[in-house]
Amino acid sequence: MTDASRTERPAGRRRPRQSDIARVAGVSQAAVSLILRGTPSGMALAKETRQRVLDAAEELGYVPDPVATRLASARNAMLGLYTFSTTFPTDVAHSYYPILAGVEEEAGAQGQDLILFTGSARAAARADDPAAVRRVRVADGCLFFGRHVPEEPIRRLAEDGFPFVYIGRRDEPGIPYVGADYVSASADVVARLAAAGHRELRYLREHDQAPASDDRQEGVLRGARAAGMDTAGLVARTDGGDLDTLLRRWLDEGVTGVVVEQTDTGAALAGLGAAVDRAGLRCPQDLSLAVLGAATGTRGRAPGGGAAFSGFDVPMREMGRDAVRLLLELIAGAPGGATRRLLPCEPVEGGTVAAPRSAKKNT
Amino acid sequence: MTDASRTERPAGRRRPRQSDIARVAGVSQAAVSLILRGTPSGMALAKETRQRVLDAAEELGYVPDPVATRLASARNAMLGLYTFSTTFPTDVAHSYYPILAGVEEEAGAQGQDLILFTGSARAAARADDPAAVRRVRVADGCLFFGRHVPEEPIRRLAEDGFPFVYIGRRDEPGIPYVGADYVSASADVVARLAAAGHRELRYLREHDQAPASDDRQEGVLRGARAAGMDTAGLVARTDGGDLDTLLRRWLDEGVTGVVVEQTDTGAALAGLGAAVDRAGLRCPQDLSLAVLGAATGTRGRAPGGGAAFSGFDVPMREMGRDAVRLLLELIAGAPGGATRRLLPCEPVEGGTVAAPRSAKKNT
DNA sequence: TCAAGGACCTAATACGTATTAGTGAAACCC
DNA sequence: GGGTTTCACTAATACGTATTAGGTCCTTGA
Repeated sequence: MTDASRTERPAGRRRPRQSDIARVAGVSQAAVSLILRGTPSGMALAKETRQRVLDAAEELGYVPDPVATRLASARNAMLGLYTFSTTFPTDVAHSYYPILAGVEEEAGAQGQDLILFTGSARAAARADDPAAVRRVRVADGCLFFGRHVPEEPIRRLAEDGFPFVYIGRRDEPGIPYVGADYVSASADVVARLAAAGHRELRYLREHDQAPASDDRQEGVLRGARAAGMDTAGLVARTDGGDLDTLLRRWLDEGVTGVVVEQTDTGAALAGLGAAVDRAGLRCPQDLSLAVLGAATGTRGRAPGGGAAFSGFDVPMREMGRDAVRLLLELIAGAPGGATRRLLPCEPVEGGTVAAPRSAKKNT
Repeated sequence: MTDASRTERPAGRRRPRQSDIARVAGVSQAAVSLILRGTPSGMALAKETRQRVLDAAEELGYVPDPVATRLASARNAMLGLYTFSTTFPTDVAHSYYPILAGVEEEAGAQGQDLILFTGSARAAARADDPAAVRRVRVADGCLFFGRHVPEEPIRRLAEDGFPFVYIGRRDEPGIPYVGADYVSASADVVARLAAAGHRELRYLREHDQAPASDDRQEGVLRGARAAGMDTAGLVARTDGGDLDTLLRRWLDEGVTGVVVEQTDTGAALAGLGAAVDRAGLRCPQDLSLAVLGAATGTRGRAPGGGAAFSGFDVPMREMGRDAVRLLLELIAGAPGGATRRLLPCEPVEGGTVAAPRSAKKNT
């Protein structure tokens, strides 16, 4: 029996399929499928038949072909991750990393595999073909991720009812996302500076345009107004010329605290930190420094000292996890909560904020 | 026309398939397939027809279903990555990371997407089901990665002719891999120690069993023999008891240099480093220390000082890239070179190896 | 005018599994 | 003993694409 069925295989060593089992066990392919899947109707079959099938499967070394399985059933237990940039950045300490870790962790816990669409993304970029984003349809749903994102192809996806979730807040209405509540967290940072006695602050943001940056700025302004500060001239951008000059001017203006945003590039913080160093200043003795959104533990020490930055942490890992959960809910067709979520940021005490040296009266 | 076909879609918002295009363009499904694939026979069709089909595909937002594609033929433009552990490790500085970066980089450059099989892997682990490795068949080929790997299911894949590549050397004959030449690199490290005047060395390896560890040991022994050293008692394992005691004994025995292997856990190096610190020793003044295989730039400073470890770097990024290249060759059916490759490791001068303090004569 | 040949396309089928509708036979009921 | 259930399966089809073997019509040449 064994030898017979073995030698029956073509020389090409085809892997056994259900129809092979069916032939050996003397039943139909459908019966094999039912029995092997252990469905109710499969369990209802005669015990004796079941055993014959199971034995045959064992003997032939049958393993279901996942491709055919996925074709026949609708789902494939795969979630897409489309990043609009390299998923594994060259810089190991890259601030995006914890998000990816969270995504993978939760996906793994839910038994979902992950498709990284870097290949498609690169091809799309090369060919300048926005339609290539459609390839994400191979997955059951997709996460989008990155500060700058082509909107048009994604609108198409939304129209088609394809489930997806952004990581990071989006302005476009109706698009599901999981982001961080930068507004509240940033306002809170300013409030803490005000509480420490600072009346003259400046905010330095990256020069690009992204919701995450806009939110921080919004929060800073809100916090400043709440503390009764003048918001005119509060905001500066990294493209506003030489940072050394800027810093000197601020000091002349009586500035005692600076708030900086921290993003994926880290340009603003790095630039300012260097300028502070060059000016021979120390934090928080000479100047208080708060950072909006450093990823937990991944970056930085303050200039002129080993203290951790004061500010807040972005809950990146949790964002990744929650995005996966939301996506799975959307795929199942039953979002359990809001489809647009903002997670709270953890305040970080740090060591770069203190009372201003000369508690001068404000103008 | 546009509106007609849009409203023509069922409420369920099915994704468009070739038969939809065929209906819109007034041709057969087969013609659609031929034209979209750009096969010779597809190109032979009338220009006018081709254009109609292409337009319809564009308008409907068609994307081929990779699962169906794979079932019908054998290509996906998707490569699997099966890691036997978390793909994104919690430890950001994890030594595997550069490999993943290399894999992603090359895959992206080749227009291939990446499937991370963590979900399946975890599910398989939970269910204790070794056959679940078969799920990797949804991809065109797969990279396997991790020190300890279930061999049986992978042998089955090999039997079935499924293309895959190990990252890391394997003992099993016939299995394609891309690894690092630890033997030569380790022998070279010992040679450099010998050239610096060391005659009495010890080698500390992890207590587990893995090809990568075996290779380093082999290289150390080879290097020691080449330098005319006694190899008896040269090798110690981390499970050989208390490292403080061990270190003291070594010093008593006149040991002037220690070689340590660095793996994913980093246990051996971390443990020894701590012991050296506790003993109040400094490298290289009191003891020369060489490390076999730190990943470039990701880890470590020597104990009692800021110097980089002497030893060699594992070309992880390049391993990842080369593994992708090899896998694509295997998928194409034409391996351009050897299917078992060892990449050279870059020697690192570092600052933890110097001439022994007391250049004592050897026994 | 008929056959040959080419241009253009279609019918049919394969890939391997899931699932539903249904079929034949036996058992049971009054 | 006619009807209804229940049992134990099977036939048929869907899933979406690839591929091969033609089929139809038109042109061309003799």
